[in-house]
Amino acid sequence: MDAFYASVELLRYPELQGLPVVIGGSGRRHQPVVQPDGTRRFARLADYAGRGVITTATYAARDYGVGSGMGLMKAAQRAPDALLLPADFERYRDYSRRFKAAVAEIAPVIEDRGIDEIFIELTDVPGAQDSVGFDAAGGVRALAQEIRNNVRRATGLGCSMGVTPNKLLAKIASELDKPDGLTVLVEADLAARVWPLPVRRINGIGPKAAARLLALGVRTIGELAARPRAELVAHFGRAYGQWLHEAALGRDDRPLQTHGEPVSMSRETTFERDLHAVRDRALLARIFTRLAEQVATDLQRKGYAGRTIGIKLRFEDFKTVTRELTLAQPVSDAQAIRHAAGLCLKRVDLSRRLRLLGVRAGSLVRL
DNA sequence: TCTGGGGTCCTTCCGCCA
DNA sequence: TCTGTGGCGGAAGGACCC
Repeated sequence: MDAFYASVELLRYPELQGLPVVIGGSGRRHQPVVQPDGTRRFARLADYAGRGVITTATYAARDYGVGSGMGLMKAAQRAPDALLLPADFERYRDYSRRFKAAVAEIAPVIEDRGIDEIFIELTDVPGAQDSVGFDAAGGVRALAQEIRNNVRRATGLGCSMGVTPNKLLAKIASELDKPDGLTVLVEADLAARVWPLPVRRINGIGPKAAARLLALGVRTIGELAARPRAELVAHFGRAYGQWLHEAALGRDDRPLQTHGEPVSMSRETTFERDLHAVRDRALLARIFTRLAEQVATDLQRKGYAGRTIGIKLRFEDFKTVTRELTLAQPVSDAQAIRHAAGLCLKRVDLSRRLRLLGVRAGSLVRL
């Protein structure tokens, strides 16, 4: 889904169409207010003070050099007049369900990839294998267009699709013609369409791997494809080296994962200001207990218990540590989670101030 | 005034045990 | 009794993704 959160917001605030808008923070503070004349007044990025980041920016906002993950304070310097809306996850989840249902009406085999992204298996959908005139991919192109039309009918939102022989290429292709694009790639298109792209476009090559590849003189996927497998294995280890090689050649045989059980559930929060274990003890204790309660609520609502309870701390210097404890029996009540998390906390040196605290339940079992 | 929140998966290390 | 080996679960950290 294109600029998903922002696009959902534009549906309810159509007067923002075409303007630079960012979604970020979640506080009530930046909610639009209706003025006496009936028009709405929106918060400006310049009005923001705090530790939030941008979750989504409209394409107009991206033109100012702001985008997802950027701190809102930094974004405010670049685009002070961009409008700011708090995230409304309930609403986004609702639209997420709607777009997935609209896809499923036509192609029911779907792998969930989060709130705004899915893989769709088109192989066995009627018409997918048909040629149209001399176009061998004509049938699947029409099918993809039909799916996109159905999503727009159901949600009013645009999306971008890549239609390819596997998931790896589909992800890359879906980003070639954003927003509202449809890209069909076959094996023979690899050299012309994929190899010129930076390695970073491969799902699974992040900033660290990209930097290491750059140090080897590899910038593009084509340059990666040209490296001997043995060289990649020597530099990146057997598993990752081989995977890099396969990925550069566009090879991927992972099937769609149509259902998955959750592995963990967690809650975490970044404080408005850094807190000290001693000086802010009472406040920290309240936050800690609340996080444990939230994890418990999440577990119970979804019918799980966790056998491993863990905590996450981020210090003022952004260093992060985790501690976890595996229990004899899975638990899902707030007291047991809070108690186990408390034992974890005792194993951490708390002399530096904290900026984040989190509580996690892992090794989940269905109740 | 830098840097969210919710996840998954992998690697490494360590202790325990056969 | 000593030493090596290998599997396994648990713990910690890190890379990556949406």
